[in-house]
Amino acid sequence: MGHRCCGKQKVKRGLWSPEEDEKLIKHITTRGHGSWSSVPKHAGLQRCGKSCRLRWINYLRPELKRGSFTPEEEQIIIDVHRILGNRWAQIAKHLPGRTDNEVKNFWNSCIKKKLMSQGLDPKTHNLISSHQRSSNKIGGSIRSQPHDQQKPISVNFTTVNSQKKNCSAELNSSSSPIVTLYNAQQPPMVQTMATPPTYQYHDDQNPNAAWTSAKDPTFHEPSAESTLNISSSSSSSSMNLSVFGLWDNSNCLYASAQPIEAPRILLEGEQSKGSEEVLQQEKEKLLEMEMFKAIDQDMDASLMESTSFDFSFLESTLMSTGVTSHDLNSMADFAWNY
DNA sequence: AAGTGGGACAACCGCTTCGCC
DNA sequence: GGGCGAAGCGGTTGTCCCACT
Repeated sequence: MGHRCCGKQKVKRGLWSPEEDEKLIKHITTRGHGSWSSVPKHAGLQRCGKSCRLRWINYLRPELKRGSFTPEEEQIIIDVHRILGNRWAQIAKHLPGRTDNEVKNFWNSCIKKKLMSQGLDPKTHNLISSHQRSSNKIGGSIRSQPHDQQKPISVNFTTVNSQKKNCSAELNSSSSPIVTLYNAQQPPMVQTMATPPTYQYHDDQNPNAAWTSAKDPTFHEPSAESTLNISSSSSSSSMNLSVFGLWDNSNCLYASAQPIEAPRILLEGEQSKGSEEVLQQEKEKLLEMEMFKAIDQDMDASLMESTSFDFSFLESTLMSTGVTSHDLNSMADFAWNY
């Protein structure tokens, strides 16, 4: 039987034997893989090159980390997945020693179920509607919300003011309680940070515990240094977002303080031409460039304190530079979805 | 002990992207 | 710019193992 990917006869399929692994390792460590299509021939394997590549990448590479995922890794996967969706290769880049296949399998077999058990849609990370919940088997600390679109925030309270290294997932087996937070103050539009948002929280491991209101523990008053500096006369109209605390509302995820190329603010006359498309592209660019850096870096508590995204200022600035309300919605979407 | 269902993980398939000519 | 092969990627399927009946 031939192999569809290469059309060659006598190509073995299925699980790899230890002998095959040994041949592949020996070949690649001594000669490198070069062109994968030539590897089977040179290594003396009856496999197609694609299969060899996959076996090496997913299983045989020496730098691979074996064993189960740590709570920290799990949290990273959840955080990045919220931003990027099912882009497993991108997610895996933030987990040294893990492969996209591994991340994907872990998501499908474990994290997905945990999120669903918390009443969260694993695709959107949003609260599953009551109708959807009723048709799924979901465990119990979900509370109906005043705004359907409100974004639920699952947070391990011990992580709120701590470094990333302490931000563990511990979705089901945590020694510290997981609480599910809901923004009780703002609809999911532009959220100005002039006043601290409040949340209602509930100890998921204590069904008898009352729902409690609290200010967002991640909130910081805007500082003078955190004002947004936009040169509206600049033809590139790029702005330095280094002062932004790009705020991930699950685990105090902040972007780095390094200067970055920010989304372009459209100037008058520009907005009619595919403005949403441009914004979307810039949004993706920004996320690719910076959001993931932030995940990989240890988060500096002092940085957290000095940064907060001043959306009211941004709003007024956008208005003054000719951005339409349509564009603003995009920015609001940007702010709340990431 | 045998059958079965489900979870975890490995591997495959097909499409897209990239690089070269 | 188009064609082609290689590599990359995400969805899906296959296989193994184990708990349960």
